[in-house]
Amino acid sequence: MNDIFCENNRVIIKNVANFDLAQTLDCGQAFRWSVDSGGVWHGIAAGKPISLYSDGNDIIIDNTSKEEFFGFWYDYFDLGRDYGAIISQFSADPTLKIAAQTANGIRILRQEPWEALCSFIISQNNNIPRIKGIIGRLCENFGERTDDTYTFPSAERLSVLSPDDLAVIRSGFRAKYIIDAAQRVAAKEIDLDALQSLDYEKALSILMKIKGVGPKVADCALLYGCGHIEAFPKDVWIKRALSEFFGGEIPECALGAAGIAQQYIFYYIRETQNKA
DNA sequence: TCCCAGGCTCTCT
DNA sequence: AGAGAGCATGGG
Repeated sequence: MNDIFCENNRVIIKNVANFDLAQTLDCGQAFRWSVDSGGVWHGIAAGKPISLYSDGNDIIIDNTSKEEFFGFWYDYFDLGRDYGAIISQFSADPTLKIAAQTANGIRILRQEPWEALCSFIISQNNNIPRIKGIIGRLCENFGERTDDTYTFPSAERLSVLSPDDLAVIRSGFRAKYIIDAAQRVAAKEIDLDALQSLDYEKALSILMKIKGVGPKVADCALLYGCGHIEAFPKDVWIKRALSEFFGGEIPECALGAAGIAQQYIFYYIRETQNKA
């Protein structure tokens, strides 16, 4: 599948399939990536800042080592998964087939569970540009400076704050939810790392004990942060798409990898309808 | 200006 | 169990 070459502080992934940087990094699953005027994407995950760009069929990642790439980024970009096979599987449904072909460069990012949970708590009743703004301020104010960016603040760091302390990020009513989540995680009442090996329903019910975490936010945390590819977050866009194109039900052929179908549909519906 | 946003909690039937 | 208001804030 991929040939991967490592040189000093740079990794080249040759002939990579189904990996479009813009589709993957700017489709609303992660909020800390941005592209510069030269088409280079910059971001940070798990405290590791990188830059990356595409060159023909290759993806070049700067500022990482062989060890870090295989220890983290390979899974972060879900490079072990055959998206081509999944897209063929989805082709049994005519509308999902079109969505999948339109969004065929999206990969589900395997983010850190705490960042995914916290980010999607912030996402509720909110729009993507503003979510990015709030998360940016959260990191600048409470993360740690590294290179010329900031890490995502840990649950431990946020657990000692009050809603007033979070006023600088202007997250509105969500501040108390962020703190409740941080406190439960920091106190080890909830073990986010353990959720990946629990069954989906059990993991969902654990996350929903957090104030401000309902089924949609919990699904996002499980899908983007815990590897639960069967999670199917239903936001307003997806609910509209389901009723308009799929008779209100998740297509049969998507079951088992419903989360990937969800992201394809989300991308497709927002591309075709006027995205807010 | 006004509507709405990758929802959830709380209250009232 | 289901419906509906309210929520903080600001992007478009």
